[in-house]
Amino acid sequence: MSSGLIDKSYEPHDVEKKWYAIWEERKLFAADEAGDRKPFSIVIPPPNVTGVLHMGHALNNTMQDILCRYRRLKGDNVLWMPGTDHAGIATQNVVERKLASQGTDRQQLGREKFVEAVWRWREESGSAIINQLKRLGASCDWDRERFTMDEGLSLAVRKVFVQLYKEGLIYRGDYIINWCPRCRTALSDLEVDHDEQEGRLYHIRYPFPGSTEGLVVATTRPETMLGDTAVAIHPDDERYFNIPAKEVVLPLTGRIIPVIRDTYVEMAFGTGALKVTPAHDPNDFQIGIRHNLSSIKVINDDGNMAQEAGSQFEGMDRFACREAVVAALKEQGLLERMEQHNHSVGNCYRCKTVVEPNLSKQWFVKATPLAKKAIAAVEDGRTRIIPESWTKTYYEWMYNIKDWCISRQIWWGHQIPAWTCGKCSRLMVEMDDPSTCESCGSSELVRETDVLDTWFSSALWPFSTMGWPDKTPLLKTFYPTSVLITGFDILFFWVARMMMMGIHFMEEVPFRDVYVHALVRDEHGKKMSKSKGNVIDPLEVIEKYGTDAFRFTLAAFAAMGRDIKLSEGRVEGYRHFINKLWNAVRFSLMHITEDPGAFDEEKISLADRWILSKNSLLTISVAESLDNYRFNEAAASLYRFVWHEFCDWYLEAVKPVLYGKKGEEEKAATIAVLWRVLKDTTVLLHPLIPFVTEEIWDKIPGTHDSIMKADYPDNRFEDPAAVSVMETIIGIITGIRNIRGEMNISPSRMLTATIHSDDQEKRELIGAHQEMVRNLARLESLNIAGSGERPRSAATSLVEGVTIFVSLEGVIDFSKEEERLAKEAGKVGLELSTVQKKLNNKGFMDKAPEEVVQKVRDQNDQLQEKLHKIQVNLEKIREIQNS
RNA sequence: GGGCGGGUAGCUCAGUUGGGAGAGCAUCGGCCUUACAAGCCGAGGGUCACAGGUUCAAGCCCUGUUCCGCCUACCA
Repeated sequence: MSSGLIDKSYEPHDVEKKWYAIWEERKLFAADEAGDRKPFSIVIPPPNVTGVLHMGHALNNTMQDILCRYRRLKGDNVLWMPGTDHAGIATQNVVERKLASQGTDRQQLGREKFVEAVWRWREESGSAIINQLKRLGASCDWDRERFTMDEGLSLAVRKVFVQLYKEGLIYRGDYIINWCPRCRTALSDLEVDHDEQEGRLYHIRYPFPGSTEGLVVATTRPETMLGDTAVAIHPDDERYFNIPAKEVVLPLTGRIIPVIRDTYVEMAFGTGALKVTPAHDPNDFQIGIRHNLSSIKVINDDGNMAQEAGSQFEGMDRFACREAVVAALKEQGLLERMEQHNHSVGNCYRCKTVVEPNLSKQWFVKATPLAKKAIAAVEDGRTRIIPESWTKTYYEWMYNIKDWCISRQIWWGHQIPAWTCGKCSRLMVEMDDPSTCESCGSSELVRETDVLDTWFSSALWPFSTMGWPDKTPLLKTFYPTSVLITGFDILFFWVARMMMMGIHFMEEVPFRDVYVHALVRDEHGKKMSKSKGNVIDPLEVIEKYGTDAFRFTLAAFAAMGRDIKLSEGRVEGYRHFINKLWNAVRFSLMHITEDPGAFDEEKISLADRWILSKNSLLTISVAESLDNYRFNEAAASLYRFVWHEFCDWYLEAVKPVLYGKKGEEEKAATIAVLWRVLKDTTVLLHPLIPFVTEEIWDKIPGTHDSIMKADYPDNRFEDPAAVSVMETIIGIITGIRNIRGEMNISPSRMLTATIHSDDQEKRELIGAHQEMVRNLARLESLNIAGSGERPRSAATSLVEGVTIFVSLEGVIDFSKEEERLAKEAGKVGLELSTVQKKLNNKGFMDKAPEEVVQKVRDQNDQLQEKLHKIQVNLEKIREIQNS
């Protein structure tokens, strides 16, 4: 495999498969749990076990992998903790659908059997996403893979629940919560998606007892009126100062309900009279508490009307009931009017069913005290949120945090460790299952059937995965983690809660940095969704273009704080880059046939010095970019270096040397430099494109072991003088090519050029490297002289104070050259005028810093000289044309 | 209602102490130059959304306007 004859184009499939297997087998991803090297740790945002890899995962995990691989090269002891989330509702839904297709359901199965079925399902398909992460190249420490429902994590969950309960930070009570009638469970506020929808605002008259007059209320959900227990008006509302009664008759039920006064009511909205339904509206619930109102539940947990709604409506679907109530009111002449009204409707984030606010007994986390500490941690910089703009969002949410409803009425999840005594109703929350009531000694204990919100266990992820509550070496070495890489969509769901739990239970923040990345969208900036059909499957992309091309694309577009618009075309573009790299290596390895050892600095050429300097700068800039989560910058500078510096200039410049035209000694020196640069660059590229770089590494003579074990290059080589000379040479070559291109002269036609410069040192330097100019500009001869005789018919170009004449006897088109020079003169003239405007500006001359003024002066001199020369050349061309 | 981000070349976007407007793709012209046609060489193209302000100097800082996107909120 180490032969120089490698394939003409890079074929990713086998290479990826081969290396990933080797990496895994050799345990190159393993963290050293007690090592004394500098630790670097990341916990993976655990994907749902039900999940399949989507673009969000791909981006998120590519970034993590880049950092982990980079840190390993830097010599850090890296832990990338992998795992999956049990995703309560989502997973339960998946398995229920499966059961439905088999003609059964969970009720028929019973709780125990159902949970078993979920576990079985998890065994069968739970590793799908893990394998997909491997396709992506993720270098997680797979031997440590965790699952939120496994034994250790379940113990952590229980410990946290019990402790929070005993500390009074978890409580149970009857409150209004978001209820999904389809999932039949409570949801936290975050799990409700709000959708702006067109609806109707119904104005309904509630008559005073024994009168046809009454108060007119406005509502968007008329069916809830059946559960009204009051009408509220603002105490300052003059319209209602002199109402004839303190009560009204609730239509359709005949119930007499009080008229109350509460400042919550918005006078300007509707009629200023608000119907109050404490059992089905969170605000009304609060009003109910303030005024001691009773609550009447008229909608059952299945979304159908309850007995309390009245026999006329009982059993009806809530939306059908809405129509029925409206019809009945119309009939009785109590519907005053109906208007179009846009309002936001809450939907279940898992199944999109309209959420019903519902009164029920649930468990809650008292969030405020926990949030306080989490706010402080960011305020005093123990945790940094990057980009910083997200800190405001974080604070905003934390300051206004509401208690967190954590109980779910499903079966798949961590069952709440609470027992109620059947005799004395005593509630017990314990680490060990109790057998008798601690109060009355009865053994009639009934366990709470609810399970915990999935996010409750995810909130513990950074320490539960490391073995907490035990004091493990892993925790000691790797907690707090170095950075969390996550999408902003779970900033509240997950990040905020990990902050709260981490600080409370570990007395230390869960991560030093939180890097919040954007979303991957389609090429038009639309969110990818199955219903829109604009989803790009990362696995298909990998299949088609290779993992490395895909990863490089993601990195290249991952500018901080900005969404990534992705299309296949972009990935294709970066596949070209991978292929370019591949071919550059292929070419290089035709000449590097064995380990050449260190280069002899005395013997290396200008191009060698230049590329070594550029490579050295690259090493620094890539490190700086990655240290600051600027993935796109790292990708861009690598891309530019490989393609435009290494391939376009260096390889082209050293070809004659490599072909032996300069003698063996110089050839050996250049090969040694080429080898060094190739090795260093491959290492620099590795975090972004791990597979192809490992394959390349394997083929470079003199490399041992995996590239994952290589050291990040730190041998500096800086030669600014060489860089500057090389830039002049490049300028001259470009100038000649420019003329060739503009004049449409075929590359196959060799040209003659003359270079004039008054600077003797410059002439000597150019002279010393004239061969490079001749080769790359395709010249048959090159003359270098002071500004003496100019060639008779020539096109001219000006570069850094030197004039280039390209003799074009027989090929030149003089009118074209005149046009070209005139255009150039125009351009330079324009630049000159803006520079001169500055120099004529007294304010600028007085106040701008000396170095800036000097820079502008130099510019002015150069531009003036340039313009002058262009004009001279123009005159010459005109003379020739006229002669 | 509140908050955040964005408006820079035809497209997608970089542009981090304010000091010569950039890249990739696309377009146009020329090339099978012995690593790569998934390539090479060259060219054209921008009132940096709009209006003010600060400054010697603004794509960048401040104010306002406008358009787009997202998050968030208890006006039924």
